Amino acid sequence: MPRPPRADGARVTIADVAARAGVSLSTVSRALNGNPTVDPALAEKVRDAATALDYTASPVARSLVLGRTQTVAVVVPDLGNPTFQAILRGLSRAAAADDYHVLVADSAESVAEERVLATATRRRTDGVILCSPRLPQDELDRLVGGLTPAVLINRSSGDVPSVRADYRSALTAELEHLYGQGHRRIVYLAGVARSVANAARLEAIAEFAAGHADAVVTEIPCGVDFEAGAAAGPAVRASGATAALAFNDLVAMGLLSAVQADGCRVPADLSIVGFDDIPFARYTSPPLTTAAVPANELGAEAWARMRGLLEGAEPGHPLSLLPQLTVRGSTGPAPV
Amino acid sequence: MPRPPRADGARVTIADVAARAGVSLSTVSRALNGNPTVDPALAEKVRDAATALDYTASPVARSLVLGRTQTVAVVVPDLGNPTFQAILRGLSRAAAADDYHVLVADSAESVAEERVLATATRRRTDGVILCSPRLPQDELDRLVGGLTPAVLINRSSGDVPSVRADYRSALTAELEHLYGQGHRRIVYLAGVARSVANAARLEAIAEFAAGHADAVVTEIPCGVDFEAGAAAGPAVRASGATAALAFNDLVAMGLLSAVQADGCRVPADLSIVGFDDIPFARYTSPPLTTAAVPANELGAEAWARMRGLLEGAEPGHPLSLLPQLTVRGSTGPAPV
DNA sequence: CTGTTAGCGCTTTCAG
DNA sequence: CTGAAAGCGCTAACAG
Repeated sequence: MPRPPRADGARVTIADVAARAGVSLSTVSRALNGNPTVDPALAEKVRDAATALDYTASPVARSLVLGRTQTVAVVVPDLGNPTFQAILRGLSRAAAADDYHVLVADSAESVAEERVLATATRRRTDGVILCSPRLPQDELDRLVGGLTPAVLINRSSGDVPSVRADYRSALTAELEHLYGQGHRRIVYLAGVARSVANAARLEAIAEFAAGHADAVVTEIPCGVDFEAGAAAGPAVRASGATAALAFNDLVAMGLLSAVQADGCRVPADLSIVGFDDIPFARYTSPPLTTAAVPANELGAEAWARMRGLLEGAEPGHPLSLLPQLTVRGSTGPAPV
Repeated sequence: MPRPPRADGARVTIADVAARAGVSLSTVSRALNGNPTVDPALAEKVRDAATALDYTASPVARSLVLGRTQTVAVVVPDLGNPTFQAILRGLSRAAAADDYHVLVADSAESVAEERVLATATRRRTDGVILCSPRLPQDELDRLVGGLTPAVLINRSSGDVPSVRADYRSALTAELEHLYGQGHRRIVYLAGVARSVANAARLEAIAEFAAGHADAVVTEIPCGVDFEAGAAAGPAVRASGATAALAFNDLVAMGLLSAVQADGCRVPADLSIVGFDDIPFARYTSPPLTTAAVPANELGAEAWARMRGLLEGAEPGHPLSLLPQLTVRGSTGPAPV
């Protein structure tokens, strides 16, 4: 079996440059890496030869010898989710600015895949960033132990650096907004029950309920997408609530669409609040009141943490970004 | 529970496995790669040792010796664009199914970045897939020459495999749909003027105009996002057209939002047509008539082409997927 | 069937 | 300041 052709074709190697410049391999390496202990004249010659030959050092060979790939892995549950897309975008651009590459992996919302991808991609990169991992806490703790360096987005584990959106405070702000508008019967369309994001929201609700005896917040099991929100329409109407708090914007939009098709006026009959502020939230009619999660910054900050680890910095404190309550047309005074 | 070996310094190497199994390095390599010329008993011993040590071969070292990284690069103009996200998702999942990894790079719509990223990522991968590159044709031709293997999405160059959405036919279908509804004055909100996607649409318009002497299609320079669409609102109203054809769904949604805010009824006063069928197109009100570009499939097909090249197959014919005209509520009969 | 021996392309001691 | 030589961790000829 003949060896497969070299992936990068008839690459010019450092030896070619050395030959053309009439120096040794080491000198080429030093010159091209800006090592100051090289005679300026020789360095010049080397650079000329490299340019003439259109030479660039093989990243793979460098990775092997340096033990550094100049690449980080990002594992997301679903590349189709607008929030993760924004995080990836912010992360990717920030990493690129530091001359780092990004390997993406989509776990398709599968916990098993998540585990496998994290360890597999870690081996070919310098670190991995887990975006909203779905793993249960104990498994996550065990996993990140073998991933060092790792950064978590929207989760935490031991002293692993993490950046997150403060779901709890943001939901509190939404609840206060509704309460201020006179709403006393509110439904919460819950996301994946055992998700961390959902737990944070439930905490906020419990706290709110404790502080507002005249308000009642009931929970309706739901999902995380349009269809789930639309399907919850009848239950929301039947509940008699004057306001609905959706797990995210997708759910809110599904609900909005379903109840309007059913003759319900928003916000006159029902106020609806989303979460995330995906790009389309402002284009529904009425535009969606929501909590704007700074996804791009979350991504950029995640990279900043990773870079820190790569440079040997201490993990540092978890960063928490507060989503901004963004009031638009889907909320209004409670009907009398 | 023993801690797994550190991902860091003290990596388990093939020598450790060889020592533990009491065989040579080559035997370990052969056994672990499923080489059938290994004594089953020995192979078993090797596998046990590997498992005990939690050993996995270093991908970087393998890449160097095999000349294959098991990774492909994908360069997109903007990770924030829903269409590219969908393409990336389809591509990433298809590649993962074949045990390949994906390195993403966001060129931020910059032609210069595009060129740099393509060559840079190519060096650390087995091939690159350029998604809707913005480079002018001659530069693209020059670039892909040094990228082999490469696959193009929505562009073509020589015999480089390419997959694309047939923008032209799809736009023709949209125009015919509007014409059939009685529209005779139509405006086209153009995207980036020198883009190939825009050129394809202009061709369709020219052809349509030639075949329908009683219809007039005028072009309004616009952009590619919400804001651009919204900003074009006044110009569209002023044009006196009864139907607007947007460069893409984002533009259509921006326009929809702007003209409605201005008291214009859609589709009674103005019909609006988008392009792409991004996930939210069906949730505007009224829902958007558009041409559904099969972005996930485009991504999956692009991977299929790349895999073919990697396996030494011939480039094959360019693949063209026809976007499906999807009629929803934003279009209706022309006002009388 | 198995071990020994060259490298893959590069960086980095270690001597001169 | 420069070159020779030793690997980084792995695979694949090439003998046994």
